[in-house]
Amino acid sequence: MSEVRVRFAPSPTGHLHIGTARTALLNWLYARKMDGSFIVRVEDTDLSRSTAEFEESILEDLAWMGLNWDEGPDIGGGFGPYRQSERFDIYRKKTDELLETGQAYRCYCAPEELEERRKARLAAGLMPKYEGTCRELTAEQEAAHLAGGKKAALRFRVPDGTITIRDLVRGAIDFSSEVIGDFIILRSDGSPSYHLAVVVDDGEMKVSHVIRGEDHITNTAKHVPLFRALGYPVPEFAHNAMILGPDGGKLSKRHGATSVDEYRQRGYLPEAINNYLALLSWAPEDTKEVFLLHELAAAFKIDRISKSPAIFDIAKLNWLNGQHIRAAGMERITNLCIPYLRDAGLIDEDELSEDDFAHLVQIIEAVRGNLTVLAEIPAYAKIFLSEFEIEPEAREWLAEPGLPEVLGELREALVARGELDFDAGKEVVLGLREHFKALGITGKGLFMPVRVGLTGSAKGPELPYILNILSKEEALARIDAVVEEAKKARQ
RNA sequence: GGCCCCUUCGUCUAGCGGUUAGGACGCUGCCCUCUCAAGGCAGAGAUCACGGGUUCGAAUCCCGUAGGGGCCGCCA
Repeated sequence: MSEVRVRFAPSPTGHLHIGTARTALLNWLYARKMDGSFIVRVEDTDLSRSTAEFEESILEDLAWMGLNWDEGPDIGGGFGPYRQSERFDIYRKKTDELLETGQAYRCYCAPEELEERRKARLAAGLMPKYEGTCRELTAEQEAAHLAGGKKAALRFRVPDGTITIRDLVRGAIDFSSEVIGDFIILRSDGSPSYHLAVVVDDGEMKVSHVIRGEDHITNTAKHVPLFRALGYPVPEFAHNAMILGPDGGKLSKRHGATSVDEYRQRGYLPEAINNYLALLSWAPEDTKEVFLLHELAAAFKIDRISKSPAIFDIAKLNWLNGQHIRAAGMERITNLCIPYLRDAGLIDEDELSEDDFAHLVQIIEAVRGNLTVLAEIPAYAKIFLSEFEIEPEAREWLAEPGLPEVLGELREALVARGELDFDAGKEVVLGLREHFKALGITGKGLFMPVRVGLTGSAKGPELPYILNILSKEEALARIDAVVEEAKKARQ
């Protein structure tokens, strides 16, 4: 049983896309499940579009998702370098070999010429593949091209016959070599093409399984003969289906966020993203839906990757995010909420004291059940952190007949006690119920005045939470303000 | 245009020859309850894309058709 080695090979030409992240996740899950290696390899052969910033951003998002790698451009490994731009000499050596053995040949066709012929073929209803113009050039013809100062690109001579690719999720898929034109492996400027770089690297890095999007199925038909020509064992392949937008089309900007960092900024937890992406591409054997990353890895089966494209459903992601927000540790959630509270001006820019933090934990614990995304936290935490005010929707309760008595009694109960905790808050609430039962003040008539008296809002967490969070001083001040307001409202 | 892939509730899916076609999100209702959520329970929602076969029996196997998607670059 040979070691499982899988790789994630992003092109640093943009931020980590949600679909790319999904492919990364699938590879990572398989590596961890099989106790293999997860390799990150940067595919930056397109020097003009690749940037160091994007590479860094992608790695950062990957790390945020918790998809740690065993080998990669930043940490190295036994098969480096892990940036294709640093491997050009390896590709060159390999193409020399192919050229020597006649498995590759020089092509002198100009790009414009090629483009023209491609269009012509398309217009004529033919397959727009390379026609093989330079496939059988004589020594004289080559010499003539060279004499004319033409730079050559290198093409792979695709062997005739049927190419069968084995796909772990779809089974065997046959292609006729007829439909695959000889493709470029080395550009005329000497840089490798994607096809060459991928195959050489997967071969050199001893990649055992290639898990990637189904948009690569036809590429795989090109890669398999190239693996053979280069003398590498052919890895196993698994192609996962695409992620679609709500309209069934390609997932794009107009459907909302498409990059991982956008989701992070909106307050999605990495475990929710991972959980959702996994469920979108693969099905566990039981009916469990909420998974942590390590649970996903344990349950993952490559042959249960789904074959059909899936529509990205933000509602389910939201639900999962809520689930994970509720399940996560309080301190962590609190820390993650702090930036949103800062941006909303609800807490100071300065470092929080330990007491401030403990206070925040109480607040967030009380309201996190309402959250879909962390970014919503200011709306719920506001009643505890901003200057006290009575919300318009709460004002109708000022006219509640029992309000003055209820708040009077509440005030007394608070004064009679020290600082409250949750349980003491509960006792106070129970005490009020007991006290007003005889007076016929119950239910909403009793507790809505309490709620409005303490928070100025008609909605919010359960009363004991509120009593726990508010200092006695603050609670009394609020009660007095509401009683005052109620008096005015009655005049 | 050619080649390739895909097709079960609105959405994600289970199913791998005999099931009342199961689960989840969303939706509706009820319960809990001082409110909003959360949570619990219940319900609506799928002629298994369509048409032919094979079979005693097909969502499941085979062949067509349709629809959707992908690829056919000196992008990756």
